[in-house]
Amino acid sequence: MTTLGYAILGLLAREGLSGYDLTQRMKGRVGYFWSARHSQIYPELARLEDGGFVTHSVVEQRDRPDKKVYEITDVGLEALKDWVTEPPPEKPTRDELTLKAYSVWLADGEEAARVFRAEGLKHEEQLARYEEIRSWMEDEWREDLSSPGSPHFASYATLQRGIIHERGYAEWCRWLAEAVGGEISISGRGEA
Amino acid sequence: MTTLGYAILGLLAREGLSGYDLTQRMKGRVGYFWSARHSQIYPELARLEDGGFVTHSVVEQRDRPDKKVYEITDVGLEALKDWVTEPPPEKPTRDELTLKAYSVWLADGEEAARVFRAEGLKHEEQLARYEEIRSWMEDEWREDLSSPGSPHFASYATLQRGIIHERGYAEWCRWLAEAVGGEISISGRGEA
DNA sequence: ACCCGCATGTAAGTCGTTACATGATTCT
DNA sequence: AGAATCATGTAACGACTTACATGCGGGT
Repeated sequence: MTTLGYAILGLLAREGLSGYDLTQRMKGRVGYFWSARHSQIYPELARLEDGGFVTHSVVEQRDRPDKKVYEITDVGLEALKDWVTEPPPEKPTRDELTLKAYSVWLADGEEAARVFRAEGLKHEEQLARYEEIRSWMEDEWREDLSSPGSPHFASYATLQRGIIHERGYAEWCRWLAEAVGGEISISGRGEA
Repeated sequence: MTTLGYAILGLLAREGLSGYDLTQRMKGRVGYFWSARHSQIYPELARLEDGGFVTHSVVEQRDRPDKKVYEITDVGLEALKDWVTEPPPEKPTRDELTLKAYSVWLADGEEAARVFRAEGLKHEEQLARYEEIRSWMEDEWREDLSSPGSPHFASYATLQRGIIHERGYAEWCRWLAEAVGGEISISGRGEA
């Protein structure tokens, strides 16, 4: 079974979904840390069904094309549950921006500062979005967030990972931009 | 040109290296955030030479097999320099442990806590290793670390990224292990 | 003799991306 | 009539991993 398979099972364990629905969930990101395109999802669903981890039923719709709604089976649920507590294989981290930083000594300081400042901004923006969702969760799901057995708790946990990730990344970008470039100029540069 | 190509150029911009040397550097990790096996490196070196980004010369050794030492060309250096300040394409983050967290509500709390505690420990250990290297760098390279034009500064910057990454990851693991499991039991469990 | 480290390659397979392909239904 | 969204697939290609393959020289 592939990791993508477990990602799909993780979504189906919460609710029945079509391939299209799954694709939408995977765009945003499953719990913010996995993604896949429809071209990968449809064949994987077929394999999961072949293995008995999911089943599907065709749902007819008036206003839209019919769809196949997939549901997780007991076998699938069991496999997913077992996978959760297996230690993950350690895969090497690959981060292109950090790799760029490794050769930043060759670049013009101002130019490099612009790049890292811009990347830092992106991560700050993502952080802000995540924090907004977190506030919403804390309001809406208050009780669930102290029950590790609830799916809402699990969603909150992955979001929490996203927040920590973005915060750290933004911090590093700001630090590096400052170190290589120095002054932060507002576009237009008001100096007379 | 592939990202791996730039990873190799980034190393060769600092010193001439053989395919074998490059492989060793990539195992540890280039500046801690890229990696590759020899089976990927040798063909990539051939492509880089084809494109005029590197050249090689055979160095004969008495005590060991001969080797090809690769050097970066002016063309290669220019390409690398330009790449550094190009904004990186954003690639989706894929983290299996976070994906597991998304389905952690299905698992036994104690079992899950063990997994996340164990992973947290790994990241704390890596953090400790990185921090030791940082201390060493701060002692050994003191002056360079304030000159963004020095390779040592760039190495320090990537290490800094590694430190922030591990710190955040460890923090999250500890938080989640605590939330799903509660008590930290020493193996053997001294309770009477 | 055998294993280990140095040294360099190729081949097969997996995972993921981009592109190709089709068709229903609704909105403008 | 044409574009947008919903819906489901396949094919070609690229990046990376694992395995296959070979050979030198030094230490036990």
